[in-house]
Amino acid sequence: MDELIAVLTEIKALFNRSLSELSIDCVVFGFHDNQLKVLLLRVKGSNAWSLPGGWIYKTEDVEHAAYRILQERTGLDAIFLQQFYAFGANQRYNGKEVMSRMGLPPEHNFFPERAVSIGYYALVEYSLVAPKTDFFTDECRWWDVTEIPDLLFDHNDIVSTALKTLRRQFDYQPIGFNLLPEKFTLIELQKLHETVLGHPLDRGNFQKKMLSYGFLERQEERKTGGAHKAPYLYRFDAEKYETYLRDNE
Amino acid sequence: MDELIAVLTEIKALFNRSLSELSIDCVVFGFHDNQLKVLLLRVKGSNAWSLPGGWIYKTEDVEHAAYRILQERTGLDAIFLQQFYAFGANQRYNGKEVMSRMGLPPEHNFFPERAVSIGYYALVEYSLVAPKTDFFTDECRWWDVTEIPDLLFDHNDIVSTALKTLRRQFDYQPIGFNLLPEKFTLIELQKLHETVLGHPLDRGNFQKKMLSYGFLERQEERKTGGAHKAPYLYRFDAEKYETYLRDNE
DNA sequence: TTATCATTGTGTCACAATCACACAATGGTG
DNA sequence: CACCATTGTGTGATTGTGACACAATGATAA
Repeated sequence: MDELIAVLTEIKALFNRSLSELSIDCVVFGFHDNQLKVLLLRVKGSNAWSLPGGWIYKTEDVEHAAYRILQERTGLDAIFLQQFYAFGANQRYNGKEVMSRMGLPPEHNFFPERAVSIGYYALVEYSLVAPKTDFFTDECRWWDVTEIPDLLFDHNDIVSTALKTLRRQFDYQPIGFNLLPEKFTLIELQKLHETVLGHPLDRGNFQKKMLSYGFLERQEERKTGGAHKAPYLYRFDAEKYETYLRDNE
Repeated sequence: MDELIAVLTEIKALFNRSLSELSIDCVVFGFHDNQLKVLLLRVKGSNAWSLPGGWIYKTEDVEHAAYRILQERTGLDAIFLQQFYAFGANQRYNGKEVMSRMGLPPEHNFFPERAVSIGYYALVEYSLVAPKTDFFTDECRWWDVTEIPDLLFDHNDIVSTALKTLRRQFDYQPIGFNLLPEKFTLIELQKLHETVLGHPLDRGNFQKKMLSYGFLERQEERKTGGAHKAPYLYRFDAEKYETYLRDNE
């Protein structure tokens, strides 16, 4: 009971220093075992899952809030983070529902009546993430994007909109490197593209195309440990990428 | 003075039934005389220009609010309208500035302290629009997109982000028809594309490409009145467009 | 009425990009 | 040390795009 009061006090303080009609929800993508993953949170004392999210401080840039929220959940500082849509349906959000899911009396709902949520999606390196829970949640872990359960509110919509945006981005901009470790093989990059786009790619053509961009730097070392010919490792060269972008304007 | 009090009363009522931390700004594009136009409003009693915008009613979908706001300014019902970004910098907005521009005492600012604005852009048929002012403005008219003056707040950023989005959309989706009358010639469509994209296009290749999509329906009639060979008129066929979209998934 | 001429509708050809497939080189395995 | 799955790279067919050409058209003006 003391613990509950402490938590409620903390929440009240959080709401006091935040905007009340706006929130942020983040779709955090990772890549592991040739599968696209999304970071989800389980609501305290329930088995309802939701996206990592949070509120915006009253004098804080929205973008800063998104970075902060993501930092709190993943422990990561510099990440690829992009706004993709503001979800503003009138009944998308329901504070009382969260209350009852958390085993709290819905008639004492302390969540805002209504909130518009700004959706951000992030691309992170799976192995670097240390998932952390927040006040409202018991558990934070990766879910395969093909196995996402029913989520709170409109969070399933948010995820599928994020996915659609991600696929379109992949089509006309090379951003997949953010999901891979610093050094990777071309096959790993190809598997990532195939997973995101949802269809197989020709190995030879894919490698030629990627190398033709000119911003992948082949390393001396090769990936060892495999059962066969050792492939080269590559690094994404941000500087050469800038040059590529300039030339393609 | 009576008039001022009446206006202030109306504004107060508007704020009371609206969300206070959120607003909507619309970039309305039109096409006239081979120029891309944007609809702007002049703030009451000043020569400061701004985008058409407004507030969201407390129980209203954000998208509905955007349509409503646009309807109020243009008189149009069905229009191409798309959300493109939420602008959330902390100091992007300044109620006191509007007060002083309107000749009102800034210390009695009744605008919200801070508002995040959701940006929408619209494509409309120029000739159908009947620009109307609102409470806060004296004048509402089209501006050539290349001659836009310094606007209030971050509205210049909003316009340029909308333009960037529009150009990208034009690259990979045929949406220009929304800016033209029901029946148009291929040259008119080409001029529109050239204006939006900012570079000339080959006439022959452009016509072949457009017709290859299969959703332009050639009319019996031709455009008369020109000094030379009369070109065919075309109509955008929404049904065939759906088929085209399905086949290109 | 008829020659004129800018514009339209359509065709050709070169070139670049993409796709499907092939094959030798490689490096761990048994 | 022969084997073999995988890698790195090459080739030819197909498709898409860009530059340019030319006859057909329809208003204009003698």
